[in-house]
Amino acid sequence: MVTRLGDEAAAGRELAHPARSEIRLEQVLHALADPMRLAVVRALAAASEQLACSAIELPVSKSTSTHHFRVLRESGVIRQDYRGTAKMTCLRREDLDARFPGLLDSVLAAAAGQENAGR
Amino acid sequence: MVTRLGDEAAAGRELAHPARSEIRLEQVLHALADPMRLAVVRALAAASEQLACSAIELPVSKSTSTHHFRVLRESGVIRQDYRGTAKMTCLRREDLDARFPGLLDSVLAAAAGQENAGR
DNA sequence: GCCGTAGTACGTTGTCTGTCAAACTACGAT
DNA sequence: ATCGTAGTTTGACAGACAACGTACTACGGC
Repeated sequence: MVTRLGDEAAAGRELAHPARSEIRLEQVLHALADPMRLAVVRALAAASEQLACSAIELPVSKSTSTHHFRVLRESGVIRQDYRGTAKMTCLRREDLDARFPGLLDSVLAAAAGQENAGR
Repeated sequence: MVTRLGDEAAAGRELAHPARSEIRLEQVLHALADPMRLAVVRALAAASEQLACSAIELPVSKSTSTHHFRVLRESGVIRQDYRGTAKMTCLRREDLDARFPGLLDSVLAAAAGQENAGR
């Protein structure tokens, strides 16, 4: 059957992101509460660059990865856009810092501290 | 049938709390991600005193309240102990600040900001 | 001793979440 | 045009979660 394209593609498949003022604290906390997603956020924070999805090794299947990236995007934690065949991902640092000052940094520090200090 | 008591009561029913070093970031974030529990934490932070469970009005049944308080306690966010017929509850500020510096404050500030600023 | 109040435990129900496999779409290179 | 690579979509499934009602336990006062 036909390509079923044309919905909103045309210029290259835009992805929906919440506006800065639409970001909800509960959703951000929920997004960060999953170990897999927290690992993604830590990797993005460490890189401070745009990364392809595939650049972040997750021990799960592709479809599960897609799911986690979607949760992060819809909660406003990351931004994604297509760049050719790859999908580039970056943290929405500015937006998060503006809306919830200090939150992201303290979570990242906490994650790092917890891992190093161990028990 | 018999009282079935005596397990660990005797001195007045102690409750299990995780040690400071046992507190896990993911569990804390998960505990705070629920609107009901976040409201409890905000109330406790505002009071900066011990409160009885019943002093925090939640629009849910008693058993659901018990559930939320247990999640908060088992994740290390609050401390509870019996005082006669009431169960007193307080935030574990020191422990949280020591383990995850700045986290609690930024979450509380974010919650307050989100509520005031609205959309 | 008996009752009321405060909270717990248990069993249930409906929803959400994390995971996967398999089939599919889109883009770039050959 | 064909192929491989990157990621999506769908459907399924098990486990977790929030909420409830009811029955229960514990403590303090009458």
